[in-house]
Order: sequence, then structure tokens, then C-alpha cells
Amino acid sequence: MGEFPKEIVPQSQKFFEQPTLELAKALLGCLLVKETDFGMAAGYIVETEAYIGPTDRAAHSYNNKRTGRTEIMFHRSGLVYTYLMHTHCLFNVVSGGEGNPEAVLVRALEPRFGIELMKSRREIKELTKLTDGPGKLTKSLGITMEDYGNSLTLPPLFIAKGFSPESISVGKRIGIDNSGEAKDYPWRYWITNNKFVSRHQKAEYVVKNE
DNA sequence: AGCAAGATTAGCT
DNA sequence: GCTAATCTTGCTA
Repeated sequence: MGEFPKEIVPQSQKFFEQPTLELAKALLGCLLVKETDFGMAAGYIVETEAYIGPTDRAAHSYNNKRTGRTEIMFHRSGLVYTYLMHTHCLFNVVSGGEGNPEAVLVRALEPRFGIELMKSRREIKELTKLTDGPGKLTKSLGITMEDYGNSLTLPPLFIAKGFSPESISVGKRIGIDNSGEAKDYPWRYWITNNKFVSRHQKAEYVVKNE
């Protein structure tokens, strides 16, 4: 780990073993780090969504559906679940524990390290459009399907300790309108007033930290 | 082997 | 707000 700034401290396996809704909140403020041959890029997680497979119609693993794509969700918490959506790779943290297919989708980051590298990958200049969406952040960090199934406690792709947000907003998840009742579950979390979130939405409620 | 759908994005009206 | 782009997965035959 000598090549990383010393403030980058990976989260432990234990961190990923909390209940999925708790983990989705706890991930806010954490640093998502990706290392490649071109260098390291990282950003603070500012927006997440929880997917509780067995009973959540919006989840790929709804009704415990187990396919080549969802297989990793049935494994231990803290692994990488990446999948392709149209032309984009989306990044999720496996949760729920062995045999319980749940996950947290990371939807937006606040760029922190390797910003020039991110800009070159996206071919844009505006900082606020670099990682404000699930497909944008994977392209900026260089996350691909090669990361599928790897552990998030170790390089090249891992989650490190960050800061504790003052306030967390809670709302409905994005882009799942055809998922029946599940579309209204308040399982989207974002750091209140953060300008890097993927979309502005009215919060169902707000959680203040002391 | 064929096909429909999709946890998105960029660009245009 | 609306639509095209673009391609893999998973389901049906």
C-alpha cells in the first residue's frame, strides 16, 4: 500500500457485513479507489441505492434468481458486482451475506484523487459532470467487468475510509419505474446538498448526524 | 439462433 | 422532456 497516500485506509471485511440498508448509508463519504497501469483515481461516494434481492422486484436477484450475471450476489459481502447496462458498466457492492443476494449500487462520486486521469477517460473538463452518474463514475475510474467478483478490501479496486456526512437524504430509487410496488421503496441515499449527485429529487426524509 | 429488455447517457427540442 | 445509441444477458424455441 506504499504507493497510496497514507490517509487511504481500506475498510475491513467486517464493514461490509452490516445489513444492506445500513451499509448503503455507511458507504456515503467512503472513498472508492481504482488503481490501473495509468495511475490511481478515487472519489468519495455521495449517492447509493440498496437492492434487497429476494423480495425486491427491482433487483436482478428478485425471487432469488440465480444466473451467470447475479451469481456473485449469492456470495459473501464486500465483493464487486459489475454488470453492463446498454453501453455502460455499473458498479455494486455485494451485501446480505452468503446465500442472501443483496447489493448496493454506487450512483455518484465526488472526485478526490486522479482527477486529470478521470477527465482524460471521459474526454470532458467539467468536474461536476465527471462522476455524477453510475455509468460515468465507472468510466472515470476505469472500472470494468474485469473487476467482477473481486474483493473490495484490497487493490486494485477497493473502498477506503472517508468522512462522516453531516446529513443524509433518503428517497425513491432511480430508473426502475417498471418494478411494481418496489419503485416506491425509499432505498436511495445521498449526501444532502452534495452537487455531485446524479439527479435532484425531493427527499422523503433527512437524517442528521450529530 | 433469435429476440426483447434494460439499476444509462448524450444530445436535441 | 424525448429519443437514439448500442450490446450483453437471459429466455424461448
